[in-house]
Amino acid sequence: MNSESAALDSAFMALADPVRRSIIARLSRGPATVNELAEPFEISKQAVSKHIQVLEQAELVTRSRDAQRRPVHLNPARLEALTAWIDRYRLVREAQFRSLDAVLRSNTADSGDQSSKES
Amino acid sequence: MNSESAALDSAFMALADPVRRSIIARLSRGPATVNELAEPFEISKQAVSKHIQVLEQAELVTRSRDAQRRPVHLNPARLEALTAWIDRYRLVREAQFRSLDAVLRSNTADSGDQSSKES
DNA sequence: AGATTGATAAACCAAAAGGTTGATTAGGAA
DNA sequence: TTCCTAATCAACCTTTTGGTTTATCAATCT
Repeated sequence: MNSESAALDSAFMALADPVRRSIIARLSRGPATVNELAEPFEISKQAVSKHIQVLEQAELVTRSRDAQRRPVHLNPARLEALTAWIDRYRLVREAQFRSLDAVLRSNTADSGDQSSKES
Repeated sequence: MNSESAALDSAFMALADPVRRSIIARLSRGPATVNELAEPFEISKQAVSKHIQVLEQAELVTRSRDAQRRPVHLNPARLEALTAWIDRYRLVREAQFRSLDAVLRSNTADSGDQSSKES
């Protein structure tokens, strides 16, 4: 129960960084080594290594061994856990849309305010 | 291009906290005031107010006004943006699974590298 | 007006995140 | 052995996060 919360903590946190999301994007095209992953970025190789450790601790990636290299692989299962969390609220959101629709059809707005924003 | 990255930064970061995820869960059942949202937690009302500001800056929630109260509402659109990002890799992952299947059937120990794509 | 309620602002603090540089491990090749 | 390459570890620094407490704003009600 609470361990799932910690797993979501680390997974969402891991994705809250453009470098790490970019690493995920790269890995979706196949495994890569730390040096390969570090190449597009201006930060040091050590910094990228830390980012990979963050992703690994969140279990979004796994690692294997090939001589001195430690190739990084995407772990698809964890991404599913995130969509699963978000999907919990998808049905509820659709219900809210239906409620809003009902309100808009049956009633006029009360006070002047910025009721809805679109983006 | 980069503004979407910043939007994903703030949205993923906002969800990387159990209190804020719990607030999202609560709001999926309808709008609530800060006092109502703060009630289940042991932290101060000010701390919850800060959490809501984080969610608001990530545009995961919006606020309206009702006398002294400022009810918080869920903003479904932003959650969709997160699933959209994750879904980018769902198809790729399925392709990887198919590649793996092909490798297992042909039993050739070689890396199935894909052509390059950008995101 | 004054009091009350809901929510925020400001100042501050400890811990964590993200980065650096320098040293070190581990495996393979000369 | 010695050297080279891939990657990590360790120490350190700066900025951000998440929390507190005190004080303040804003709307409503006597």
